[in-house]
Amino acid sequence: MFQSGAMATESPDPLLEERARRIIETTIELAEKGGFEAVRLRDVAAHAGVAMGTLYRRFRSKEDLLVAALESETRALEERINARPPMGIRATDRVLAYFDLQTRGMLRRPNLSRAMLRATAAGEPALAEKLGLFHEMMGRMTVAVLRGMPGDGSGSSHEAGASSVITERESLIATVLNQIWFAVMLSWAGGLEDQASINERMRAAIELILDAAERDS
Amino acid sequence: MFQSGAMATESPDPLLEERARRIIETTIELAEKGGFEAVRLRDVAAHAGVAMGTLYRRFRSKEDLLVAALESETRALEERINARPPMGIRATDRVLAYFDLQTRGMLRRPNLSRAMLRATAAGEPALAEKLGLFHEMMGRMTVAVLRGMPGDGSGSSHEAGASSVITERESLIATVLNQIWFAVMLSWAGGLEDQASINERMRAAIELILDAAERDS
DNA sequence: CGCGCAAGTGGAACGTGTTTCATTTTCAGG
DNA sequence: CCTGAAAATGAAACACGTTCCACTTGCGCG
Repeated sequence: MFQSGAMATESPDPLLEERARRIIETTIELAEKGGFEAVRLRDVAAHAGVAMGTLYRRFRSKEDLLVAALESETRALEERINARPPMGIRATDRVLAYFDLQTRGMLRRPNLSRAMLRATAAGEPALAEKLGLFHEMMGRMTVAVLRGMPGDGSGSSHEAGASSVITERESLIATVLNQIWFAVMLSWAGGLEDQASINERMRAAIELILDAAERDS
Repeated sequence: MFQSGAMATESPDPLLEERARRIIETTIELAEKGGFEAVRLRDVAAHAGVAMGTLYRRFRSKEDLLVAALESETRALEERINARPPMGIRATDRVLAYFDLQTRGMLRRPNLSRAMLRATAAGEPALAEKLGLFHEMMGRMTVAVLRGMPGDGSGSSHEAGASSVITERESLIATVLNQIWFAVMLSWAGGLEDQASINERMRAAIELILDAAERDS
């Protein structure tokens, strides 16, 4: 049931999109090595074996390219998270582990991450759709971790029927936590945080919000 | 006592900085009219009556320019907020009013706001200092609003001595709220939110966090 | 098979951020 | 005043995102 999003990914347009995939792969490669500036569209086109016109037929701008990369990376991450979701009795522990995973994933390739974050802030309305998709995926993951598990039965839910409906409150908490994490990552990208302070901030925020919310039995 | 920050602002370098001020003013003017792309550095230089070399002596990049504008605007806002701080018995009400003010300020000049937001995400380490200053100012304001008042005596503090020390918890809550607001504004800039949904999100987040924190007597 | 057309190609061209440099201006100290 | 250094100037040059265009290729359809 959680795979329905990934299903459509594999075969929407057989080989027309083969080019788009190569373009995005190349983008990621170059961004990994040298960050935003290293993603020179001439290089991307050449390395992906297409002409500039083709590149611009599929992507509106450099930012669009990087947001597409972000979408792609996030999709991959979602699959990994679904396959091996963070465990733990307390929601606090699971969420903490989850964001730690996310953060580690970003810091593992700082240049790429900075480039993608930067692209999300371009403010072009054309990117809205892809950005929305990204936020949606992030939200899904956080909600899943917030509860003990996606559709699997080893959870802690007392009421069986209601557990598949996402509460307003769950959605709110997930959104808020994601917003905080996003803002922290932007601060990291700007040179204001390192891994230690990121984790510290996230721990504090998660405890503030989740422990408080739990008291709301 | 809260003016100590603004004191140093007025006269650090009498007329050497006169140029910098004009450059920033021009930047704001152009960004207001046409957003990020409309801030053409040649135009900025010409309009401000300086040469490109001068502009680049004072600002490292276009983003640096826009972050300087953000800093300047925020400084002005802080003075206005200090002069007429949001009232209300409950912290929730004050904080809500405060962020509504902030949001309204941004939406009043959407092009400028989008341009400044975009600049904050550039991810250049050179901008770290100015960005830190911005976050610091935002944090100060939020903390001040969180408590009933800056240094003025019409507050609600029971213990006179301790009220001037900022609690870890106050600082955490302020930071978290600012992070949420910042992320929401970025979503707005990306075309994912409008004024109504911004206010809705902030209301929900503030109630979640403050009402929960209050229960922590 | 040939037509037509959408997609792709190669590359030139344009605009703008950024750098560079030779020259001029400013100005404090002697 | 004179001088020397720091700052500013004006303009050219460069890099790269983006656009444009004339031409070629792939391919379903009559």
